Amino acid sequence: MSSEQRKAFPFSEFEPKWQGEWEAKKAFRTPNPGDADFDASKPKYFVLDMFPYPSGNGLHVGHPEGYTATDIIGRFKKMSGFNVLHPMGWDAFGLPAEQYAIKTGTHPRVTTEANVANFTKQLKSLGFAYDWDREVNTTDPGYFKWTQWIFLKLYNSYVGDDGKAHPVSELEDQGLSREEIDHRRLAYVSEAPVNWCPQLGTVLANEEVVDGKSEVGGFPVERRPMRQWMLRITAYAQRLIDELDGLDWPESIKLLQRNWIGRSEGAHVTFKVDGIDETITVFTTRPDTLFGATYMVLAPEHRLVDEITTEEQLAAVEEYREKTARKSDLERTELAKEKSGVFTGAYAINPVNNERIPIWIADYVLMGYGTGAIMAVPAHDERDFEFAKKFELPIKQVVQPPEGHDWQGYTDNGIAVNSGFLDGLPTLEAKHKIAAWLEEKGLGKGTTNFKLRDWLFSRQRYWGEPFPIVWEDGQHRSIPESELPLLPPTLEDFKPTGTPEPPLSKATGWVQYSATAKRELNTMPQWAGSCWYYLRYCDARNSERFVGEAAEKYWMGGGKPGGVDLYVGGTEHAVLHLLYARFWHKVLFDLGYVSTPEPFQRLVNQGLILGEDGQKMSKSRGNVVNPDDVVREYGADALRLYEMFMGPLEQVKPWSMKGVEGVYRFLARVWRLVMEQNEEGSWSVSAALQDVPANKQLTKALHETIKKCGEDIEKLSFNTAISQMMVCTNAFTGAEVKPASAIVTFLKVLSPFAPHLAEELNQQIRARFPALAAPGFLSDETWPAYDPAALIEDEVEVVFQVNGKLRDKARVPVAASKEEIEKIALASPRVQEFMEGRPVKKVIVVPGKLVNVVV
RNA sequence: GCCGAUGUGGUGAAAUGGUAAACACAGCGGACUUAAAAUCCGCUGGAGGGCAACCUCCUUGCGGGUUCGAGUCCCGCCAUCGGCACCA
Repeated sequence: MSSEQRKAFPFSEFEPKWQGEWEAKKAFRTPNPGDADFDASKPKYFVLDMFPYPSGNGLHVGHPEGYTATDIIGRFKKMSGFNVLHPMGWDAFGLPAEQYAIKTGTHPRVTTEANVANFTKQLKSLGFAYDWDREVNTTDPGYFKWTQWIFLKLYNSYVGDDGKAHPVSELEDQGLSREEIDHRRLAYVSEAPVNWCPQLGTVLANEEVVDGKSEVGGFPVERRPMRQWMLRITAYAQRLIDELDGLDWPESIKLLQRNWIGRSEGAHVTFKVDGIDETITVFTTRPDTLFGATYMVLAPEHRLVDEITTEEQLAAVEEYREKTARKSDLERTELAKEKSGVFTGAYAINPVNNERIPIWIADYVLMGYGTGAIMAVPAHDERDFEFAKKFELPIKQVVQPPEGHDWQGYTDNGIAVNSGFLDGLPTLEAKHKIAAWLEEKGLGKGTTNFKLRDWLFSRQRYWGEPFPIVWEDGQHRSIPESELPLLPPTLEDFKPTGTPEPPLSKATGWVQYSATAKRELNTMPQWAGSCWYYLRYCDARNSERFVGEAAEKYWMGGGKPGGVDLYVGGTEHAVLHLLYARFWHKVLFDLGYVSTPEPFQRLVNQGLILGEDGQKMSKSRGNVVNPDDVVREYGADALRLYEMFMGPLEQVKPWSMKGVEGVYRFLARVWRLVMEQNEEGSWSVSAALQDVPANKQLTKALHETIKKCGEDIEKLSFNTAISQMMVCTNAFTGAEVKPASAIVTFLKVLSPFAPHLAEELNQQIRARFPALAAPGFLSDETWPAYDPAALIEDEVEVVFQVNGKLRDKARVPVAASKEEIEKIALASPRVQEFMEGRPVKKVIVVPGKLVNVVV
């Protein structure tokens, strides 16, 4: 109790109280279309946070940053007459729980449940207005049933000539063979080389490999060919670029995605191999430089290497190929500074001039991009230039750069030279002409290439969604939807097998689907569950469908490309999660299951919160701030308010406990506007609080605050909204008599930010002035309207400048005309002094603002 | 190397092309108190001048430009952070 007395206001009593009230009365339950209390006349607002992975460490202060922002928006929109969908859930599959299981034998489900319970308790202690009835958990069979169901949709779909997903049954109707169909599925099996990490005992996606090491743990990663499930995201590459246009996302994030997808326009050109009946097709973005191709390079893995290598070069080529195959990605990039390669002994014929050019292999050409073969134009490509210098290959100029540039290694546009019929043409025209020429001769054609690769979708793990697939006679097939959800087997031993064989192989009974069929042993990656969770929120308890049609139409509709009105989360998901979710959404859209082409209309990335030392928070630095401690010391409202007051939401900013104290003091000042303490230390409604109208000055402060806070919340400029509330509070603090109804209005404005304090004070005021306070929750009140008339003053201060420098100010009537103001300004002794008798050249008058006299 | 973001007091920051530094933090001074904490009131970008109320000059990473007027717009640099990195 003694520590209670040190508190400036009794937040530790009323915060849990209001959390209990909200929960008991389901204050933030959001009815769905079809529910008895659903009001279809209201517009909808779907505000979403990136749901957390419930780790064993609990919340860190970064979580409540975005969550508070969305909570303020959600509460504000609710008060502004919207049906607000503001849910929370758990992205709970994933490696940490599994690794913990390996260490301790505790089942991941047990760990996950405990962590979810802890996170829930923590989030509830912050007073977020979630509709907990819509909570989702990716590891819940009722949820992943539908993740598996969506996988089956991908498995049973292909992309047609119209660029849209269609059921593969259409291909069956067209009489395509089983094999042909398998080649077109959006979920398909591939033998491609993958990133195998021996320590983790799993294959990783390219995105999970950083600098040749695993993102988790930093273990070395090798390349090895393995049978994997892939998702054909590349079929959507163009749409994933194009359909960014209609979204309200930061341009920098759109750019990040566009670059990741990496569209580039160019041409395929086919070269004959000299002496044998083979051709090699290359992809180039600079077909205009074809005359400058002095050699050709194949990726070491290119299938034609065996065919074309001459006897004399065989040994060298074999050695080089083995060396590259052994190299990890890390080594391959590390050695990138120094080019390497081997001559195959073969020559290709340049189709434009019939020149014989040597064919090399080199690991700077990647098998996974384009055709895995390039024509090398060393004069106008940096990499080819480097390679040619190292191996003393000829360098031939075919582009004339503008004055002042060396042609050697010049890669920009210029004028074609030494290029036969292209000579004299600027690069762009030369590209068109050569493309037409190639097409006419049947030697090539214009093509578009993407950097984006198909999505490696299988993992050799236990704690993930099992694939609803079985294998029989070397062929895969889906299990019937009626068998979903397919639960993972119960395992005692979670250790990786140490071979690429997934841990599910240990569940021998589970594996055996029938006498002749075995289950797929891979599981889905963590991304799977987060690809569609926002849809499940719309109708989280539906057991008939992944989301009910009416609910999806209402919450995801609204006439914009994206369904979620606001999505807040960290930049770390700028590419992968957002790209994957967009891809799945488009497939579901094409198949008619959702009503918008995009999932997220408006995206905002919150900035990282650093430690007090300005460094990234980490256990090893000892600068981690635990939100539970802040709540205990200063209360949930202070934490919420501080996180928003620190600075712009998008910005990276350091934590400051002093700053928390600052907003805490502000909240205490608000408390004392209403409450006073007697000598025993107990609080009661202050005698200064009276049922009187606010004077003109307070009314103005209040209405300015209503206006600015409303506008700032829409802009997510919470820091400036809070400073305006501070200004308003300071004005009220200075008043002898506190007008009760004005304070109630102020509390409504404060309530989205500091909901506990606002509700408590409203209740206290209601006890004294029943007619003035809100009868129920402030969150059920309407956001106050401001009176523009209250903002207008009779007089405004006008600044007088001479030659742009501030020289004097005066208060003038608002209604004063330009001429009147100018007259007052010119009459000012200070203005005259600085005019020094020089003649007036020009006078600029901005009514209500300033006068600038130019002499 | 390429792409993007950021750069304003001692600190976090604020400013539709129109009074730079609102609002806070820290600091200093005062009131209350036996005292301290808490609270309340005031001062607080830099340099110079004046007994004083005040006054002058300078100041938004650096250098140019547009404009009556630039933290804000344009051009060129520098620094920090983030992303990508042989993608032909």
